Amino acid sequence: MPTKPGSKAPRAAFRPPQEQYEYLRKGAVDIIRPEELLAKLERSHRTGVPLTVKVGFDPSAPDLHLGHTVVIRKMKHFQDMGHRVVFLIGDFTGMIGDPTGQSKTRPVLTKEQVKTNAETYKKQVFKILHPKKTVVEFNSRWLGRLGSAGLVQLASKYTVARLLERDDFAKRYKSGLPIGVHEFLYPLAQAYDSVALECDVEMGGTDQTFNLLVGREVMREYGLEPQVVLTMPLLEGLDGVEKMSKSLGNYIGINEPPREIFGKVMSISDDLMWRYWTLCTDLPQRDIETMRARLATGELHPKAVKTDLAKRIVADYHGDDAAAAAASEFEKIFTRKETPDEIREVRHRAEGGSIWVPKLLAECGLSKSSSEGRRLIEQGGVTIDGERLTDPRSEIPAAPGTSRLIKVGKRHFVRVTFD
RNA sequence: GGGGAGAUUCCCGAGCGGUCAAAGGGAGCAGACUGUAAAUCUGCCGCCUCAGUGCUUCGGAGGUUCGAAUCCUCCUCUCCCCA
Repeated sequence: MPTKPGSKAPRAAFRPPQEQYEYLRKGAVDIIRPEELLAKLERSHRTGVPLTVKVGFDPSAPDLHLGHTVVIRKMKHFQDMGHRVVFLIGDFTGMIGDPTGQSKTRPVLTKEQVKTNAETYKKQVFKILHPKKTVVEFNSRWLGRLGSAGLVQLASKYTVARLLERDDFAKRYKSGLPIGVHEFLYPLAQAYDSVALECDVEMGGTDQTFNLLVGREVMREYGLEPQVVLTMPLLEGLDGVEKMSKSLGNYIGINEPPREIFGKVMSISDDLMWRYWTLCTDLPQRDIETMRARLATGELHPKAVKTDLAKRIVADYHGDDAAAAAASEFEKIFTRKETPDEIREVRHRAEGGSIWVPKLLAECGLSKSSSEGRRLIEQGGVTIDGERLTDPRSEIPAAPGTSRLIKVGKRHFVRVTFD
């Protein structure tokens, strides 16, 4: 049995188990099983020993978006209730690559890369989690020294039939697609993490359900009390349909500038807003429901509710001041249709007396090509110094030292200075 | 190992010798209306110093033809069926 990182030091001031349970189940899709979680909370409350809660993360370069924060926020909720949260970096399992969702084989990361990525993770994750209350672990610590014998022993704890229950394995098996033996090992290795850490709870997205459940079985086999599994939904992206992901471009990155985050939140639909309230804020569900009721009666305006949401989300990652600034900036630009305080500055060579506008747009990054710039002008989307252009053949004077304020669409501003 | 289907512009998907920069839908962008919501309507949606008997696109390389996304050959990749 591997040694446990840290220790289960008793901690005081737990809130009543039932109250904790209510707080923790907010937003969860499934808890397996609720009565076990309650029992664990009760025991922890009685003995003063916090629960160990684990979530595993892929070690590849992390650039977190709001979708990732759903589970991380739930980790925070456990911390709020005084429990011990393990942020587990799967540097060993990363070599296998999670077969969930047919991901390609991954390049093996070097120790240095893993270390660097871990630091990047921490920087982002600690915007939500309490750094001092978070245990950061690497599963190579115990999986690396498991050895062939240990691996065989681990493999003996589970059956092929049970692994084939998993949806994607089942599908692939049925349709004759290859399933690597190492892929079978993935859920087992992840389960072993739970054994090593003696987890009380493991969390993940709903796509992780199978892996999390294997953890329960394997823990039992190792004579441990099975972990409780808590799954969180996959957050819908800006379009409100697809899950949030970088490749679909429908994401809000937590490292994006405040005004970007604010604007993106404001652009989501009223329906989707409630999902974000539930999954991206700490506000108790009861309060969210109250707000919803007040909105239905017309007591609250949806825009105000959304503004509040946007402020909270920005504040989480950039602080209250930045949130307030982003809000007033937003009002200024979109409600009062004024010019933002900070505008991207572009310097441009004053070539001859004048310059063809579509070309200027392309060179300032306001359009992909002069053809696109031409179209934008034809459609009335381009304003220079407050004047709307209509002729795609327009040229503007470009004398050295002069500058122009160009606006494209509703939100793209650039100040060009000729020199 | 044998047989079959296919690779089209961001995605899906039509086209099957000229009328094709390529139907239709989705996404996206711009405009109107608004609360940068939803719904709706309109336009755009390869490139080009200026727009046209212009240039580059239809998996890759060759070929046939006055002319190819469309026909032929080879190659690469994907999928299906049989063994």
